[in-house]
Amino acid sequence: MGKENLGEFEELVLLMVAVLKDCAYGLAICDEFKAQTGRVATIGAVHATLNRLETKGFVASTLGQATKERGGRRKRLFEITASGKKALLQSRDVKVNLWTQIPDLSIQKI
Amino acid sequence: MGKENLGEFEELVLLMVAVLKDCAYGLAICDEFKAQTGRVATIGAVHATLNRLETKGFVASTLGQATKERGGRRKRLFEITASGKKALLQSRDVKVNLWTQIPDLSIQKI
DNA sequence: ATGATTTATTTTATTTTATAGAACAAATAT
DNA sequence: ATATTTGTTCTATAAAATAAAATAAATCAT
Repeated sequence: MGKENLGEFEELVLLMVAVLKDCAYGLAICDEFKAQTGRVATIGAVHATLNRLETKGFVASTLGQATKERGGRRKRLFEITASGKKALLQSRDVKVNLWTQIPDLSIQKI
Repeated sequence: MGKENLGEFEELVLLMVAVLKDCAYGLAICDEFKAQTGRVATIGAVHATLNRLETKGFVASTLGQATKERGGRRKRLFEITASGKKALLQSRDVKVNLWTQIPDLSIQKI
């Protein structure tokens, strides 16, 4: 039994998969990651993480069809599983709960 | 320049430090971690992480006084720094923002 | 049709985080 | 003294994250 909690990068990648819905594949996730977090994720890191998430059962993948655009080879499309959703919700709930215990920290200081 | 983002375990340990306020030291953090997350963190892992957080500037530590209870040797007390608070808020904001983009996932299914 | 370009995944190597457990230290209790 | 309790530090290993290069399959231009 592999552990069922998500690493920091794993959690973000999984959120990107959920946000991108039916357009979630390696490069798109990589771009979305940068757009959403401001951080740069290398494509190798994203794919390694997607593979890990798949063996953990948090995502499932299928091969899409090639598109007629230049270089548009077949994409490996990912979607979040029920188990993946559960892991995301659990991870969020623990933190939301902790945040309610430190209300002073929540106040944005300018 | 070390990177400024928090790992998963680092983030949770930092939240425990914030929750425990002036009572944040190794063993207490370890216990709080279990109470809050349900997961078991070994004391070695907690201290290793606290040291890492300190070199990153997210926590600061001071030696407390020994208490008169049995075995009550001096504790190393940790407190979150301004930079640590900023890192926590940033980490939270990115995720909160992502969650608003997947409202369907937020609906708790029974 | 063949070589260049583009989109895309896979592979390999290294560093950083995380986990586990033992060792060590300093206090009180008996 | 020595046993027990609370506490930190050290060491070794496994897992996750990062970086960069290699490979693959499609289109475009000639």
